[in-house]
Amino acid sequence: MGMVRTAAEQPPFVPFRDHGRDRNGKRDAVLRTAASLFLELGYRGTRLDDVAKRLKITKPALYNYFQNKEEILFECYRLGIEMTLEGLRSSALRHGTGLERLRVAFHAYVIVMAQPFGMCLARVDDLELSEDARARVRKDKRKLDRRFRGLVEEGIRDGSIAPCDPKLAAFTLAGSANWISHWYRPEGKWNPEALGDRMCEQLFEGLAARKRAPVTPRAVAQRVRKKVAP
Amino acid sequence: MGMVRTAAEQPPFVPFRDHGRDRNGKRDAVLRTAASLFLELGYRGTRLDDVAKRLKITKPALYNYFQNKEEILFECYRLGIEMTLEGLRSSALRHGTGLERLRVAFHAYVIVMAQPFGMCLARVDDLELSEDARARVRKDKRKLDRRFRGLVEEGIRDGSIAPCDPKLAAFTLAGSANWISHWYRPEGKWNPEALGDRMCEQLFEGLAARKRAPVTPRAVAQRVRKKVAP
Amino acid sequence: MGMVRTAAEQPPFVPFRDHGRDRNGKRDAVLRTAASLFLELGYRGTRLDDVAKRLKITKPALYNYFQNKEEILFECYRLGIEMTLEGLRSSALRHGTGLERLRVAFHAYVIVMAQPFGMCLARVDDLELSEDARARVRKDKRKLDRRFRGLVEEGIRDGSIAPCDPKLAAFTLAGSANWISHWYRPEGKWNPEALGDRMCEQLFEGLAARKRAPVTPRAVAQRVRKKVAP
Amino acid sequence: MGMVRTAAEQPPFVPFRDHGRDRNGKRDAVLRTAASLFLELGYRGTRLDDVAKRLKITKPALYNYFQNKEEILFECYRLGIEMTLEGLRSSALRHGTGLERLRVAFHAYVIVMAQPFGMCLARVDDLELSEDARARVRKDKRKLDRRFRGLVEEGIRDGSIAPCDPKLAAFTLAGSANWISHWYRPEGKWNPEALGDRMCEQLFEGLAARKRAPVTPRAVAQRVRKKVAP
DNA sequence: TATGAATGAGCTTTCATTCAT
DNA sequence: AATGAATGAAAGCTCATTCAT
Repeated sequence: MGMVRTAAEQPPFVPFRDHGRDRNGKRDAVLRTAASLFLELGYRGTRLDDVAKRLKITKPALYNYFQNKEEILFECYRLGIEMTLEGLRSSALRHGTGLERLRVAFHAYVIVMAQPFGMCLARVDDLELSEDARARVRKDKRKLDRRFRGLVEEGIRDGSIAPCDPKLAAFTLAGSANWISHWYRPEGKWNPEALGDRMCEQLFEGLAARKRAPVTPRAVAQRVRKKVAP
Repeated sequence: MGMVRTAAEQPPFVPFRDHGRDRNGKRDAVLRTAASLFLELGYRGTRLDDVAKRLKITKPALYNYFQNKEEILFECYRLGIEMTLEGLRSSALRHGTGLERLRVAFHAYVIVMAQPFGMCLARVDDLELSEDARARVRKDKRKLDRRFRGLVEEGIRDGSIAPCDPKLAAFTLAGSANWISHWYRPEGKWNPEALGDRMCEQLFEGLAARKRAPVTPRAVAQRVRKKVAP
Repeated sequence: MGMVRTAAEQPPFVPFRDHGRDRNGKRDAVLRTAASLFLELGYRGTRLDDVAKRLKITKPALYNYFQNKEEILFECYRLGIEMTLEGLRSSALRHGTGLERLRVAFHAYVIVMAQPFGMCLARVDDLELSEDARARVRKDKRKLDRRFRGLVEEGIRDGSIAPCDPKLAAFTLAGSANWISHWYRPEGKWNPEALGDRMCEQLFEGLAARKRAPVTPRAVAQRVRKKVAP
Repeated sequence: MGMVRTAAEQPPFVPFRDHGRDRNGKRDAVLRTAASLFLELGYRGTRLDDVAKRLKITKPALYNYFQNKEEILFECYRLGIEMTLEGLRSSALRHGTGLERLRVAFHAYVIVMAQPFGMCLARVDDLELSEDARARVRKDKRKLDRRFRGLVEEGIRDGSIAPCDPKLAAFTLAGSANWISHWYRPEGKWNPEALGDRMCEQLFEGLAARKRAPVTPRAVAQRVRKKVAP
């Protein structure tokens, strides 16, 4: 409570020039603008002029903050990855079944995927990166993937998840979330939190109508709390 | 039986020059080669020279079959869409609950999404198209989307699907399938049919372990057959 | 006599487009034009647009013949080096003192240095090349240098050249010839052959007035002929 | 002998910031650093950032001392020319044959050409300068050239130099000296003085072995002194 | 129908120079 | 006097597309 900022909250937009001498602030402004444009126009379709124009600066000014266009994309990826890791970390359950832990993790993932840097990660093809940078990004992506796969395996072992191919299961889940970038509009009726709730319901409780206690993250958290400190 | 070719069967590869005077055959060869390259290198990353080289012809020769690069992509999309529609059509249940019909439709969709043209549809950003062509493609994509949404609504109405937001439900399903293009390798252990089976299980029966009769398309089809013509 | 073409004869200028389908002819035309411009404007000062304009083609057309600007320079160097080697080869004496052999070699060198590709070699700084290409060019330059140094050493051994530092001696000679690119005008009163004669006189007989039989290449050749086949 | 500083002595290097309020000292530091870099990287290849970095200041600070990059080069040239003129002046013989006077002048010239500003003069193409500045530099260069040419003519007149084209003779000599900038390394075994001695021997006494009293500058100076004041 | 060659339009990147502090 | 940041003006290179044959 208080000043905790969740991944779902986005810092307010501040025009580039209003950052004054705040180099990092300006760098961030570039990244946010670029990320939006990458999503609107695609990476190749976004010219550095577009980025500059939207920031009301000139193209070469961008080179004060980044070595080249590729680095801008790379940093967008990096932020997306960091946000995801942070989301997973801060929401990770200490206890609970594999299924429960997977669900909470997925919920956190959805929230990141409904924000620009996460969207870039899911939507901008990393083929655009150089061999080298691509390798680094893919390594991180695999790490994330293994995380989900691990939770599936855990669930299978503890009997909370039905036997299945963990790789396929993880891809199927991730796909649902990654696709958000193709249709989600922040101005729309869904906020990232609610989006995560609904998608969890669908994916974890199934589409089919049934009678069962819901397994929302909140419920899970409650149940866990009881378990930990009764 | 007989000469029916399912979406899962791919016609064998025939080198460009072996098509002789078969204009359509040559056109197809271009499209298949282009689709592969778009997936390997991205649309912008694929030069017409790359396409030509792989076909063992020269770049301007491509212009005998297509107006321009965009048309090649457009046709890839079109084929993907057609395959999808054909898949939906040929597998559509005449009867059954919304849930069952949705499941069968999704199964067909997965199979298309595990093939080059379907992958292009899901993975190559339609931002690459001109305003005009994009509008047409998006119209078709929306049509597909509405199809799935309609089946969800049908399921909700008939009580087979738990109340939910049909749009979100459809996107969540589609996302899982669309993502296939990012990780599926035809040489791998999954064939499209099996892939569809497993993904249906996961998405329709849920991840959670439980005791229930499976709802494979085959079982559904059987059940339906009984219902229709007893 | 006959059809022998000495290094001093330059093939006539043929406009780029008149080469028709003669790819090599066009490539040569590019090189010759580029070499002239490099000498007029410097390498960095020469824009590809300048080269193209003088050839009455457009800039990207150059890329049909060369990978990039650097390759154009590299090829100029290469031609300069080849001409030099060819000059040395075809004028090399089989017999004679080291001094005589050195003189004939230097004469040949001067002739090349009075022509565009030779001038490029001497005047355009190889710092403009990439690490890699530079290494190759420098290797060749060192080879040439060693050739001259070797002749000096030979002369010292056979007593025809006064004891001295062969490296310094070779550089001093080469410097005189290399500097030609800074002042020589083909339209002027000197032709390369005469230039070589006069420079040989000065450098080999000394500036000081004296009474001595001249040691022109022609005289040397005569003397040698007598020696070989009397 | 007091405070006479010969061209061969270089003032010690003092870091930029240690010059305190000594504007001229700072200006000199810039010029010396720039000259070195021009020789290492070429004029175009040297960015003002490189110069600034080596001086441990920032790029715009350079503009406190020079109008622009071109002025830096221009000043390097100017210093090279001044050093040459000073060298010629301070070593000029009042008496002696043209050959002797030429030799002494050339010796002085070599010494300057073995130092950074002289090297710049010989090696950095004055094409880099604007029309205007170039005209001024070329005027000075021509003046130097005429000086040498005049000495040759004098020698021809007084019979000490064999009849020849004075322009060509001067260029041949100058070329040898100018080329020093392409191979000379101050750390190597030659110091400028010795270099001048050896090059004079070679160029004035000829390469050919012979029996004759050497004509080193020292010997010349002695001989001249006798002639002048007995 | 196919090709070699050419072109137009564009984009990233570089860098000397200037501005505000 | 010095700096961080910004800018204007290129210049090299790419590539879809067209042309002449």
